[in-house]
Amino acid sequence: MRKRAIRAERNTFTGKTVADCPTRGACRRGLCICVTDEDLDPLRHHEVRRSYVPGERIALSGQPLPCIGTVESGIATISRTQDRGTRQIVRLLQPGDLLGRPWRRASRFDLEAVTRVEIRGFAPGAFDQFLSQSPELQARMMRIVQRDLDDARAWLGILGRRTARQKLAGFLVHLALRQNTPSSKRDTCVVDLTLSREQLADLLSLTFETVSRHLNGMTRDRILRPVTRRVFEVPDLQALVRLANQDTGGAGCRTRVSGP
Amino acid sequence: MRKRAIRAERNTFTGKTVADCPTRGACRRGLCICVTDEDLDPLRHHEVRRSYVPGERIALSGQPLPCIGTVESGIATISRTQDRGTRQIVRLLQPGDLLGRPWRRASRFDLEAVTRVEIRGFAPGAFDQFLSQSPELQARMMRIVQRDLDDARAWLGILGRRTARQKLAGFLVHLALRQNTPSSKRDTCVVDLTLSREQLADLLSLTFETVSRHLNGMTRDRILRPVTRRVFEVPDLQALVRLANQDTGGAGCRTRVSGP
DNA sequence: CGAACGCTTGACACTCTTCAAGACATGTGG
DNA sequence: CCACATGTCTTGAAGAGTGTCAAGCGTTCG
Repeated sequence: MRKRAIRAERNTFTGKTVADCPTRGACRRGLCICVTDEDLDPLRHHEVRRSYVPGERIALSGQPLPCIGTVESGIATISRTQDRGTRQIVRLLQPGDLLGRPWRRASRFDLEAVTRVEIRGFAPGAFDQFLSQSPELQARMMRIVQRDLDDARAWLGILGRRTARQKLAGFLVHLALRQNTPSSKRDTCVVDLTLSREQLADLLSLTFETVSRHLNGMTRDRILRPVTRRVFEVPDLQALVRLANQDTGGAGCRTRVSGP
Repeated sequence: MRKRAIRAERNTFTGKTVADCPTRGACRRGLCICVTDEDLDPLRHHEVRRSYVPGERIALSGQPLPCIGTVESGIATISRTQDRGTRQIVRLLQPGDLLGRPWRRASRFDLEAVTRVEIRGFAPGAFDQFLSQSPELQARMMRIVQRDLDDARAWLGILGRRTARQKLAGFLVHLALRQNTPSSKRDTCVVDLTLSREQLADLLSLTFETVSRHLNGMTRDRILRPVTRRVFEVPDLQALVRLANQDTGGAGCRTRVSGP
């Protein structure tokens, strides 16, 4: 308590001032909000840093994860490859997201870097051991995992019983809300897909041709404006939200309205 | 330790002998494996039991859950209703499954009884307070929640990029493995859907007409044999597994094989 | 320059949804 | 007992939305 009061401006987890933390803005899920100064001391010598190049495997299903920590920069995917070739991306890891799981040796999914990825955390064994002695830290970890669980279930709703365009719109809204500050929600905002058309397809359970068609279709409909091939401007975010949530425009809806 | 040695045959959580626990066979996820005799004493006076009739709401999104505990009997759904009418079931709660979440006041999904459902557990507040003082119990809870998270992500793979028949087959396999003892896996087994066609549709992101058609189609193909309208016999479980995992039969596959 | 890669676009086939009608089972009231 | 209503399930026909296969464009990199 006293230590924290004295150096309130410093985040000993990163060893820099809080202002330097690269994931500070988005960091509502990672270890940053989980590990405090008091927690740190026994773990100081078990810090792990890694970086990966685009396309590099961070871990394969069945293999142990390099650490339990936070994605500091870059985008990674959590995915599983089915019995014959098709891949399903089940989660996108963005800066600030938690990586790894307490008390879990092996990952049950593949982790792969999309861009250059930098992660920082602690060696799994050391962290687990420390965790078992700190009920408070455990409670905070539990909240993160539960949030991940709710997110995964909510994602089922995004993918289920929706047209390709609705799925895409839903994902674009998700990205827009995460990449833009809350104050700019109402105005024009810019969304960086980062992912290729094929990766988008694996995420949304579509083919890359369908993704391409609808991205261009939404551009023709003035819902998107291309900046580069993977960066789009969204003139009216609310219109995108309506599109994601049911705005069928009259015909071709895959969902059914119950009741009269 | 000594207490447990003396009454090893008794499960003080239920107040009966272990043999009487209705969820004993399937109970690998609920509080049963989480709460031990030593844990119990401070919670003894906060036990909660509830039962629900078919169709009854256990909790609505935003409302608190009645308790944190285990489903003792019956089937319930965790679902979310989208903006206009469509419903997505994100999880089926079966006997032995954990109900509720530590340190969570409100559910983010709707919970609804499909059959008559009996749950038993502890008042959320009392349980949370106790949990914060027991790192060991927390660790076991964490494993359960993480397993749920993995299951939710695996379910994304079942629903994504699969035909209606493959989805149905995948779910039937899931039920078959859970409703039959491991020893009978290879032989004929019986699967009780319990859910109506419409509930199946909400679970698999289909329409109830499509569910009906494929259930009958699989019957014509000798993959299923109807016992009642919601109970089927599976003559060859392995055939069902193959069907779920890619058995396209030659044409009309929705998945794509990568590579040459 | 050619190869590799990501992206776009077209034509066609197929699955699924949608709309509609009817079968079957169950329960209620005359 | 029948008529009737209700809810669940089945089945048919038509159309919409994607998947599939194929060809071509643009960029990057050796």
